Amino acid sequence: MSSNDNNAPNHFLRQIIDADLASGKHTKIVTRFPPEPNGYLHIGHAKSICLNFGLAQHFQGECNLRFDDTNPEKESQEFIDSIKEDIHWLGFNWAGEVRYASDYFDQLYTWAVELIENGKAFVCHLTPEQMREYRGSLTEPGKHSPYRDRPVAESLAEFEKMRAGEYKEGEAVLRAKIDMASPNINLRDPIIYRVRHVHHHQTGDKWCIYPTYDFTHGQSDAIEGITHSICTLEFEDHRPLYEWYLDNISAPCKPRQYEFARLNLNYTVTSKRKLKQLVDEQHVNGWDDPRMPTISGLRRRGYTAAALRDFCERIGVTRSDGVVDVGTLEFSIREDLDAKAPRAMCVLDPVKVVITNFDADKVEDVVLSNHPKDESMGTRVAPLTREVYIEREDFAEVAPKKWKRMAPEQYVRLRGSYVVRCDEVIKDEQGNVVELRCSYDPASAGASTEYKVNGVIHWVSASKGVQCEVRLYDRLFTEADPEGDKDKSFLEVINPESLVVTTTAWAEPSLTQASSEDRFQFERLGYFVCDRYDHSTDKLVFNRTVGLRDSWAKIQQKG
RNA sequence: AGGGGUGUCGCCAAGUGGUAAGGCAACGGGUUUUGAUCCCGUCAUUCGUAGGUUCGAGUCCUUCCACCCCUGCCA
Repeated sequence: MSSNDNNAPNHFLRQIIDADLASGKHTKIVTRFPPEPNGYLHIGHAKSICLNFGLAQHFQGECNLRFDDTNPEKESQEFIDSIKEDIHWLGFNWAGEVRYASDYFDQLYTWAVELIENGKAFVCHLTPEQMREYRGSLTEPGKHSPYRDRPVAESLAEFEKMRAGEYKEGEAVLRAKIDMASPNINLRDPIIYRVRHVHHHQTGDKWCIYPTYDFTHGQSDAIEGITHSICTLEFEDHRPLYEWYLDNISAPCKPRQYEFARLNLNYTVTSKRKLKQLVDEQHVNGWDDPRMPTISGLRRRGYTAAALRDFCERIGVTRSDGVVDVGTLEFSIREDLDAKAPRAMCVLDPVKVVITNFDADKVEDVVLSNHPKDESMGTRVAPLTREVYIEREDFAEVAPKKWKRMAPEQYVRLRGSYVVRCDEVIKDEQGNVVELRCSYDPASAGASTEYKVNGVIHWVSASKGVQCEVRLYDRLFTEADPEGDKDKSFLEVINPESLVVTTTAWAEPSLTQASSEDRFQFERLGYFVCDRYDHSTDKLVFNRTVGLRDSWAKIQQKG
């Protein structure tokens, strides 16, 4: 799967596991990927998936998929299904059945009772506002809840009442008795269970109290025998609590938590809240909109799983925050597609070319190789006819310096075919070029010429080609850091041209054979994929994954 | 003096006391019937800062600075 696994850098987690295996602390490692099913997976999750599943693969261990489903009102089956699909699509398989933290609710309840019985937890009736006041601040210690020293039997009874549904939400919580003066706020008598009168997507109406993340995660890891529990940096302050719970209940084993820096990508947002907002407010067309950094969005955009895995390997795993340039992601997909995508020709903004010395009813089969370096990808036929379309921007009435395309009286080669010369430019009343009249050199096919040929341009037969829809995607935001301006919402820097659709593009006829999710390089333009849902033989729909590197654009910029 | 982290090229990132890997980007040049790909070359006398230890410091000690995370009955 990750074929270049051996080239992967030996980051700190690999070193830790190496040492744990060498010392005999573990004989086999078990990791887990623990998403909450409250949204779609994004590129940041891909990093975590590649890390957790990749580590398991590398060390011949196992990786579980466990849904962290302790907050049912925000979660749903739709998200569970999409997450499972995305992980498989990325190329990974979890060990055994899918797990749910909710599978462990009975055990968690028992452990909560155990804590109460040992005088280490109590039921508290402070209101949320009071709770905040009692918690203190970053610089001041908190103070004890008046319920903190109630008798064990009383807390036991109250906890049972919570479970039985005798309290409304907010009226009672179970709290651990740790240290209200701790500089680590997570240790100031944290909440273990809260009342939630909501239906749970897995457990139905069995429970009306739900454990918090902190009381669930470490214990779930222990139940599953996770050896290395890997999470992101913001959970570092939770590690003492993770360990406190494991130390104060009868846990079957004691997993260790390790943190790494989450992925940040410029020109994109990866907060679930913001992605949800983009979807809910319809700034994009759903979670899998090709402009979304979700795994399903990237997939629909035309990214391959291999490219995503390669990207995750390239960026490394460390504990320092950083922002990765999207250019790195684009490099990964270009590299993969350059090798794998068959070439084809498509004209996005057509202008008609009439080859005046080419017979009107003649159709010449031009054989083109599907890949310039990989003969195994075979050849295809593109019909050449008297009238063809070329890209409007491949013609200039007045050729700028270094111009390598069509211009009056200049020679240019039609890719894979003849050299043509532009003899006449026909315009409408507004001065727009509507037709170019050219003549071709019958001796120029597959041969060099004695005269100077400007360059090579792509073309599509006007009579044999097919009209198609092309969706030109660009980055969703115009700012490298969409969240960087405190006075400006990220919504204000959405790129108005992040999606430009054309329905008047012309594709070479071989493209009618293409199926959903087939990828191509449209020569001289970029990489395109047949839309996963909207493409059909009757209506070709291509999404631009990424453009080709464009050195001409750079030359132009420099003037 | 609240606690916890992090600082190595424009961006990622190796480096684990012996004299700064690699990738992306950028910039030159070559090949090319894709201004693509590919190939060649250039790109940190210096590792946030200031001191100190040492024959020798990005690596050890101290100072200061910058940035990130933490006051949900979210995860």
